[in-house]
Amino acid sequence: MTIADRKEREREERRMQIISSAESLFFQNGYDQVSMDQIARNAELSKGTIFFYFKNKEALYLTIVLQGIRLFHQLIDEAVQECTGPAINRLGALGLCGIRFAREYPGYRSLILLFKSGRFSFEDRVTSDPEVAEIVGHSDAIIRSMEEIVRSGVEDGSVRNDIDPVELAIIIRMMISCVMDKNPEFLWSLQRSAIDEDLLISHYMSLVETVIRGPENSQ
Amino acid sequence: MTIADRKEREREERRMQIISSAESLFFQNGYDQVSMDQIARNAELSKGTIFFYFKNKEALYLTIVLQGIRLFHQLIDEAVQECTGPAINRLGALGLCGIRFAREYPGYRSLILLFKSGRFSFEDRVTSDPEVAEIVGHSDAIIRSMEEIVRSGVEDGSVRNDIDPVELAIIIRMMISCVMDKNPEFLWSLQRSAIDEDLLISHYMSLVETVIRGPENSQ
Amino acid sequence: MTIADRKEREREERRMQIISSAESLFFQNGYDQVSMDQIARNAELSKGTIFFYFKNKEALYLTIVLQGIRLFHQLIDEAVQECTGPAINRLGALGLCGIRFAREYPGYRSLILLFKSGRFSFEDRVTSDPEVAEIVGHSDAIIRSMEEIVRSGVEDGSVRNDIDPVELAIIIRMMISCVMDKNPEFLWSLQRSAIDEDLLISHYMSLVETVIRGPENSQ
Amino acid sequence: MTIADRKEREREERRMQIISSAESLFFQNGYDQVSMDQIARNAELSKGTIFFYFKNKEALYLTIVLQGIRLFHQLIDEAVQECTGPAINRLGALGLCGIRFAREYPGYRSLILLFKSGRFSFEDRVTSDPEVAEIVGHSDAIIRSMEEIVRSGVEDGSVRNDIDPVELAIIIRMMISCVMDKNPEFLWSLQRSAIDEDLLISHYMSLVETVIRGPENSQ
DNA sequence: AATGAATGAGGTTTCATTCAT
DNA sequence: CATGAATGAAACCTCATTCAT
Repeated sequence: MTIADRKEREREERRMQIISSAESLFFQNGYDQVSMDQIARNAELSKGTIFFYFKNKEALYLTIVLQGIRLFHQLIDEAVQECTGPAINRLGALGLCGIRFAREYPGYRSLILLFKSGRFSFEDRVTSDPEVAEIVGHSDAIIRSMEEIVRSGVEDGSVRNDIDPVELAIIIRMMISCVMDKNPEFLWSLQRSAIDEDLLISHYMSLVETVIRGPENSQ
Repeated sequence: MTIADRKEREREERRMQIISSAESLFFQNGYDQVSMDQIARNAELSKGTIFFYFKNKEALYLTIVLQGIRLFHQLIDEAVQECTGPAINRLGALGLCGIRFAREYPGYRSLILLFKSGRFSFEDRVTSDPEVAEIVGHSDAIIRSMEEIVRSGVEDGSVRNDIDPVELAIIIRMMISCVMDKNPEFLWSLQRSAIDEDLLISHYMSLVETVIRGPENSQ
Repeated sequence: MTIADRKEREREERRMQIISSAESLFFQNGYDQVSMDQIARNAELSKGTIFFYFKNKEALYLTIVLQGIRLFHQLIDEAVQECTGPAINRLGALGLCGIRFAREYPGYRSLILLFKSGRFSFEDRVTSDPEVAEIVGHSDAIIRSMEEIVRSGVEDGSVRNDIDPVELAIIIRMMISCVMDKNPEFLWSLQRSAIDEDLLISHYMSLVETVIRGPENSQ
Repeated sequence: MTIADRKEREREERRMQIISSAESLFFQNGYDQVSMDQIARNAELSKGTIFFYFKNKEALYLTIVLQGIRLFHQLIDEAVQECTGPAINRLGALGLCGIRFAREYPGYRSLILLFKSGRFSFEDRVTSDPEVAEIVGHSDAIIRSMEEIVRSGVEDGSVRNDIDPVELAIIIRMMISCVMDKNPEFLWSLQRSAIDEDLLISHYMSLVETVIRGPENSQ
């Protein structure tokens, strides 16, 4: 089946070609500001071909978001698994991982936020569309994984036990997400005050750790 | 000059008619998903009239953002001024105010975020366009006001003094903004875990307070 | 009737205000590139007022063209009447007058050319619309006056008699009109060759004079 | 590659279809008075198709102007090259050629005049836009060619030598251009006087020839 | 007389999508 | 499979003109 194999391989290559072309454009200009024409030109393919591989602009977008969230999930899993010691260390690793992801892949971050913003109406398709389902699934898995870690943290004593683990997980995620979403205004503030971003983040994270440990464990 | 007055009033009414028409559409569908045609139809006016009152779709948008941020600033000022006791109380009031704003006016919140997202290029017009200038001005004023409160908190002992006030102000803003930005995913988590949003937020805020007080002042 | 007089005077002033406002804009940007809005703003009057005084943009335009051609005709008449000596002198004066008009009032010149270009369809209105009629009348009068001069030039021997006077008048008008219409390309040529415009024109006119005199009279 | 050839041919046909559709409309009503809608309808294509082939109304216009001036240049070159005898004959041929062009292609003539009128701002694009560059190039080439002919005419004695060749070239071009630009008024004069246009032009041209020859060579 | 708000047709342009080849 | 020409709806915006006051 060498011929079929090659065809298959070529097809996959075309797909990736399109995806990476769209990615770079979406990353730079944002979903709405990119036309299928630009994507086609950037991929050195015809517009028809784009529509052969992706039935929609939206489908292409979804594929990219899926790719992004897969990567995000994988990075988190790796970071968590590499972690030893008390559970709180894993929470720290997870947080850092999120922040690093947002910094290293700001494009993915934005597209994922767009997905969650309600700009499209994906709620109805969570069950019907497998791609949407997987995206939501990854998101879910990450949250559940956090809950799990919090629970074991409570057990090993590294995480406070005076707050419901599920609630605490949500709180932690919120505290981390705001570092990930630092907007232009935030960057302005830094510039104006001549504060180093990395230093600020590390201060921030240690404050979050204090919160996670709880009043008794602090110190 | 009753006649001129009435004209003036009518003109203002039309303006508001247009603005509120655009607002409701922007709030529901987002800036890019709303056309001037829809706005006109929704306002029961002709397209020409819309362009008579606002030279641009962008100008209309800016007016709404300005309205939103004016409201935000005013609410914050009121909340802060009504506050008595140590400075930290004012920070708490400010935080709650932000959260309430985001909950009560999610549409304004989104449009303001869009403004800050760099989707338009307003940087060049901060000085030339008075509307842009005012928007940025409000944002600035709020941040500086926070810094001020932090400083007086350090003085009256209600705020920790082991972190640079400016940095602490930024950190507080970050911690609050993530409550304001709670996205659909966040709401999902709550629903799934049957956690009460209000309760969560109040827990969250008290944790933030702990952070602000610092290790020595806690409890 | 002082009140009525004043009113009448004011009305006339308003008219002139509008006309001169429109003139300067038409002169600078061309008929199609100027909007009634601009004219109103430039005249410091409301758009409604403009339409009160002129039922149309076209009507306003016609009034200006009429003003221009009246001036042109008058200048020519004066120049011709001031002339003494043989008839050919009057032809020279007339030509110089046209060239001076085109140089001093290039705006009028352009608007008059637009009128003659067929951009509007005034042919049908030559009899019905008195303004159109007068414009065409002035044009006609100038031509006939040229024919008349040529005829008397033939009589006094200053103009060649081997060409039908009417034909010669047309020819002279053509030769002069091309100096009046000097287009950008022409100006480029001058610049490129560092030729003085005035000198060129005076050379040109003396050549035209040679033509008018005819082979026998040359010298 | 018959298939690719046919596609190419079809594409070219469509282009020509659009161009000729636009041409006839521009010729009849003038650039500003023609909408892309009309062009599309006239070409029996959708508006989108027009914009697929020409990114702009202006681009479409430029293409037509280019076509016109190419034709003009070519006709002139042919006429000049076919000419034998003294250089002045070539000037005559060139002049006749210009007059014939203006009579046979009055639409092109008008569009070219519009180009030179400064209605658009092409000065900035003379170097950057190849189409603008070529248009200007043809114009230039024609003028230089006239200068060249005048110079050789001076050498072979068929052209007067008492006027600077460059200046004389400009003068000749002016004298010819006014025959080309004969406006409605001119045509009226002819009609009124029952003068035959062709006869007039031939008289005119022989007068111009007299001018070119100079006082000594005349007759 | 003067105003200026309101209109709506019409302008150019963009773009996701389809489809014959 | 891949192409790219063709589409047409819809976007933003302009402008001459009208009309109630």
